Amino acid sequence: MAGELALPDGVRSTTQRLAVLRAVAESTGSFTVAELHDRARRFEPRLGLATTYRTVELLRSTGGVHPLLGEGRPTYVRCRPEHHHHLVCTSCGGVEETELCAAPSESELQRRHGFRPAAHELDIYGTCRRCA
Amino acid sequence: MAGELALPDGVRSTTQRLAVLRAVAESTGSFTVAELHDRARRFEPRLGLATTYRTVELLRSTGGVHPLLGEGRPTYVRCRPEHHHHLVCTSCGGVEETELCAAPSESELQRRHGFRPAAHELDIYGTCRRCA
DNA sequence: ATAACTGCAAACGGTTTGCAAGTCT
DNA sequence: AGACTTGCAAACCGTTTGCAGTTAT
Repeated sequence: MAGELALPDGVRSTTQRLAVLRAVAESTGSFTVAELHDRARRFEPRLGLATTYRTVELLRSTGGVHPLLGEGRPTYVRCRPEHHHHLVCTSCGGVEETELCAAPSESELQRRHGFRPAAHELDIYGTCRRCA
Repeated sequence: MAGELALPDGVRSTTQRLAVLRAVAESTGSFTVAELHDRARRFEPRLGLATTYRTVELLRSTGGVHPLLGEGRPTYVRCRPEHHHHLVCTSCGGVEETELCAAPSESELQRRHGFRPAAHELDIYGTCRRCA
């Protein structure tokens, strides 16, 4: 599968970045940068917070993580390269991915609004199976 | 039409809050709190920035404004109570509303994910008519 | 060898908060 | 009158940045 969670081309592979990568890879829900930093430190205790910020930005630029619309502090979720959307549980904070999608078609957006869509973001908020 | 842009019940109607309300009402696209503050000051020059923050939070709690997924600083858009989504122009920053929506059905989410949706958020990014 | 990367700590900037004064009901 | 609201300015806190030392290539 092309495009699995990885660093952008041309950047160096360091233990710090790999630690952040592992922490993202094992994440099951949404996380803040600080939380990610804490978890990544289990792999690389000397990891600095600034480096975590810098790495998150790297991953965001390649689509490896994705910012969520948050009430409070900015949160992220791991983001697989396939097209998908997020099911955000408002009870436990967990995030599932789903490939279900039915966004308005490009032709309809063109016809109705003269708008040419490039990307879209669908987050569904509700209650997950466990919290039901 | 019930639920036009308004303050929550029980809070006092002050010139400051009305000024912020007017600034939101006349907004045509996305805005940051600081921008909103500048515009609201045209109606109430003595308006403090902290009050603008407090009022935006009030409006957010009632759905009168809606935070957008931003790269940079947090931005908001005015949000009418009817169901709708946003067409965000990545060129000029303008935001249109659209009633076009085709989110996954509740039954399909239940069946496939055991997820009970309460709300969803669809923002479409692309190029608007004028910027095309 | 050398350009990229990191940790540290300071700087930054947006947001929140405490409080005394003012205002709506 | 009394509770709510405001402006101000300080405090707060998440994020960014400069820089000297370190590391991947």
